Amino acid sequence: MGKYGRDINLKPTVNDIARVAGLSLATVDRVINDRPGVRNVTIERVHKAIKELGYVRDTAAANLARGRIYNFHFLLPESNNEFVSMLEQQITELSEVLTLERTKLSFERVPAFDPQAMARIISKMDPQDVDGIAIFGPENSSVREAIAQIKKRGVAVVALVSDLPDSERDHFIGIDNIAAGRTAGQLMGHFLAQGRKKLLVITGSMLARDHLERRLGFDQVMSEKFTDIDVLPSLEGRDNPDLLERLLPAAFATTPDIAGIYSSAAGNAGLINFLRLNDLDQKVMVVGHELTPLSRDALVQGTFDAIISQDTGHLVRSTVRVLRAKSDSLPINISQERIRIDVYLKENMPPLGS
Amino acid sequence: MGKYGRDINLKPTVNDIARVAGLSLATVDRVINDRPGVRNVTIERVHKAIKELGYVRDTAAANLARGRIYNFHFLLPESNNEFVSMLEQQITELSEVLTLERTKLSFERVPAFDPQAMARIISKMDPQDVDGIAIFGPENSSVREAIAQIKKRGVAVVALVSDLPDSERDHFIGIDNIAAGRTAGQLMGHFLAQGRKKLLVITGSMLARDHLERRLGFDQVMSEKFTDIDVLPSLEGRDNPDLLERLLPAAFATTPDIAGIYSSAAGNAGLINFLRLNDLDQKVMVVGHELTPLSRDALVQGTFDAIISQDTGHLVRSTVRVLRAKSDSLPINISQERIRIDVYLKENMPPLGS
DNA sequence: TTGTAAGCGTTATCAC
DNA sequence: GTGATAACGCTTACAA
Repeated sequence: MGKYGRDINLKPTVNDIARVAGLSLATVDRVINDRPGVRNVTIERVHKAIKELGYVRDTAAANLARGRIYNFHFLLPESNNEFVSMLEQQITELSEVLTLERTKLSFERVPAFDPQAMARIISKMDPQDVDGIAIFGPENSSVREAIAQIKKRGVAVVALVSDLPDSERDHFIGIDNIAAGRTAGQLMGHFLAQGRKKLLVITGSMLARDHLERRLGFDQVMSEKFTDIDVLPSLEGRDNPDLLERLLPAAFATTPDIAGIYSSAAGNAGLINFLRLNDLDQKVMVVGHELTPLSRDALVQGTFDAIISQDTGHLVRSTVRVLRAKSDSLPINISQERIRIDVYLKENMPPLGS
Repeated sequence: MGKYGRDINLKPTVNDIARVAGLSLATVDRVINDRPGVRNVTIERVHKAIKELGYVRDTAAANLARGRIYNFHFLLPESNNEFVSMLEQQITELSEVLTLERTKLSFERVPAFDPQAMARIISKMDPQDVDGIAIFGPENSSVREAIAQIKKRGVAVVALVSDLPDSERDHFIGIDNIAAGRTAGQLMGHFLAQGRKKLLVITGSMLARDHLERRLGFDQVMSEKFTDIDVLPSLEGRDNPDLLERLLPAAFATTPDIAGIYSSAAGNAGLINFLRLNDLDQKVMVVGHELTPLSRDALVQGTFDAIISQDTGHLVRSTVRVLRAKSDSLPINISQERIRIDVYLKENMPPLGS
């Protein structure tokens, strides 16, 4: 016996189960895969043998035999948005690697902040074509209904980035956005030196749950710990850089002494342009969301001071693992699937191609 | 054809190669696995077919046929250290999941800060028993030599947490410690309000590369951007809580007005005890390393203000993926294997069991 | 309702 | 040097 245990007691196989239960492979397989046409007594016998031997099915072998191919489809918001583009890129990249693992990934853009459109698209999908979908978008009753329907037809569903908590989605893959908002608040509070300061919050859409939650968390911390900071009414930029760039001058005209900005949604391009054009980029403390090429640059230049982020690679890989597990009714490793709230300063930014 | 591409053109298999090359499966297999006893002309023919068809071997099927079991062994420092315990726990947990994937994990403790002992232990290992090892410890010529030897005998080697850059290790799995130190510096600088402040740095051992690098990065940022902060000579705690608790009173006796502490190594228990016993825990700004049960609590209580961390689950999973890839001479996905420098405030701390 | 046997893509043991 | 052929653990026609 090797010191590091090279020779372990082999795990039992379907053959062992068949032998112990005194049945054929086919019957064992029927039971294992809940296929019809087996007497209850027989089912029991198989289950007993499985328990006794501690059998766990070898998924790799099973998939090999089936020639199974997983088809997963992402529904992403149709907005001019670096974060979403990064998701797309990760999907495309991962897709190549995954062909080896019999997994196909695809995506499509869905009108942003438009639950009706989302519901329509979900409803039109053919369960023959997809084993699982990942939905990044707002929730309403139509969306809930569409999800319930497609789930009933055997398609696994996860909510991506923004949760759909009242739907029947199998899982949510994304960060705790309240905590993310709280983190932004804590950083902002610490970064702004003592004294009465004014703070602007930029949000995306009041329809987007993730935006709402961030705002909520941020306000919690502000009112709990940093009562000397004035939080101004928020600016709703709809993740649209141009709109944002048009809205900002008015905000600064009304309140010229804004000391900090929490940019809680997308559309950073507009904000960065505005700050640089008006020579405010080194004066205002800015905390933003999502590490993208633009925000990276802003961090390096000192236009941004911190970025709260979530790893798009992790989001996509996690989606695939979870959808696969759900399609096979297998358990998931929660700790591996938990998406971290990343905090980036200029110093700990990971290198670009990552 | 399904809308989401259910039917893709199947990937070529060894059978296709054999057919195209006009050879048998056995010969193709010999070539693919560099086994001897094939004429050069034949080898060429096979390679040509592989190129033409774009063949990529199905690892799952290969492992199934081989009945291969991967054996990976971790060498961890023998010190009273929560971080190392967390690594052990992750190894143990992952090990269970991985038996399904024909992978056995084991670990042993090696005297800390003792490269000779490490070299001895590596040299004594039997390549029959292990396919790969992960080394967490300091480097010296004996260690380098031991690594070179064991690699020559076909064992994959990765450096874990602390790099062994001049050795022949296949890969380093851990964070960029210079950047981690810089991050700590940046946070500390921002958190300490303006004015001449005194700052204490606690290090582990000057032998440990990771500790040295963090100190280096921290000092870089301090001298570049926060010149009004006085960085005191560092305290070498050797990752030993008791030693640290004995050293701290003297440091505070000499310099009572210490405003910040950067605890760059392990042994936080001693620091926390000292601060609480002396009523300093809410007064001194503390940045520490590694999210552990103790440091989590310190963060919640406000004894610590920020923690720089690396995810132990990610470290262990990444080690396994990389060792597997290296044993099979397969490529790795660099971006998935890059370990993030996590920054935790009280607000974005992940829930405990993660 | 149950069993037999072929096959998934790869490796390994024989022969020739 | 090369080629049949069985085997890995599981699924699935097709028979019985």
